[in-house]
Amino acid sequence: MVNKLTTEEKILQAAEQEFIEKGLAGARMQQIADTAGINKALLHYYYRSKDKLFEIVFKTAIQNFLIPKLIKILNSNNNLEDKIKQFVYQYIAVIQGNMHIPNFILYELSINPMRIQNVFKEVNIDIEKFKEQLKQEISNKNIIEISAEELIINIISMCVFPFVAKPIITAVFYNNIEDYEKLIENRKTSVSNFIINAIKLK
Amino acid sequence: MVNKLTTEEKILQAAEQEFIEKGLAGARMQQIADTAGINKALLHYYYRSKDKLFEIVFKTAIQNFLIPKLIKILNSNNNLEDKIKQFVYQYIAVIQGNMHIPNFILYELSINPMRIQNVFKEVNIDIEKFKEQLKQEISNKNIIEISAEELIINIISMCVFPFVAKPIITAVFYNNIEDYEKLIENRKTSVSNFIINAIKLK
DNA sequence: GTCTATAAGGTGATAGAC
DNA sequence: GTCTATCACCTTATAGAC
Repeated sequence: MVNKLTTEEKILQAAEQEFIEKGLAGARMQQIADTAGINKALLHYYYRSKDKLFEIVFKTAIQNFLIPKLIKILNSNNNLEDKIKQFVYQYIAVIQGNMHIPNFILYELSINPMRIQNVFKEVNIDIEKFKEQLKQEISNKNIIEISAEELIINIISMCVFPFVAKPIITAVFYNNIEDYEKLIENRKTSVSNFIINAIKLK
Repeated sequence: MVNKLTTEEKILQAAEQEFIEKGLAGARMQQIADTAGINKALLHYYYRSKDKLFEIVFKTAIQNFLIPKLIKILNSNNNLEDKIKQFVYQYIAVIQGNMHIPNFILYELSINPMRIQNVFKEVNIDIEKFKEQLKQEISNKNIIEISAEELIINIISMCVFPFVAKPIITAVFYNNIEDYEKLIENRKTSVSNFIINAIKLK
């Protein structure tokens, strides 16, 4: 198979892989060059410094993982149950295809929380419509009293954490990858059932 | 105030701080020496190498955070509701006093998942009693059908994730630390209510 | 645009005096 | 046990030829 990517793109792909695997401090420019099949000097020719290269990789990662489909689902015209089901299914499915990204983002943010400012200047997260819907359901006595923020945090916690804690979960509960993968697959639906039951008013 | 710690202990404290703050790859032996108020050569005199020192810090961190009070609570003689309430409250309170440890553990395990083997060889996590209790509650039609593993994962997800994602939560929802801290404080009780409602059979 | 060679500074680790 | 001095290596980054 012929590689049709430009040098610039090859570098970016290699950098993504290296940074996500080793983190900013652990990543090596030499390794990125090797993976991209080029020479170390070219990295600097295209991206000036390790930090600049990292920032591009990081920004892309965080934008893909926090913003896109999720807000759309929350602000759609569906009923609350369907939203939760869609949100959970989509989110887990996306992370399933990029297992190591959450840890990467969360860790680099914990090392340097200021990084998040660079991302959120350009993005605005509007959950007003979802908030309205939730208020309505609460005043209709359909669900328990809960803030949109707290509900979203609970949902995302249950979606993301099992990926972040993969080595622990595997070691403590299963000792084999297959059962872990079954767990994740199962959670695409079980988590939404859990949440829907949690907010239902009895 | 006089420092009564031995040199060995001072090094360990300084190492803990540096490794948790910067990770293995980002930590610097020079910084550890400075914080401990001693000289770089002494680090090697007491702990031979950076890796040896890291392993001790890491092992201590993970043992304090996964095993101790938690299993005791799960296998106590309390009823299920009280167990969940205690577990959530205790767990969040413990992490509150060591905010950066979960991220540290989860990240270093994601970089090198083999590390977990060194810890779990020496510890056995027995949740049989809790499993029995859960089965009983299910067959009594008191709660929904759910495995102990999945319930525990959901609980821990909601306890731990808000700490791991602190910079994101603060930036997206609040933009100030005070509201974030209120959220955490509030979750000591709100999370257990959420979970108890989630497993209740209607 | 791409390469080789090399600079410039840092890093973990050790030797050896006290 | 604790220090200073230093080694050997690695890492980012740049200079300069092609």
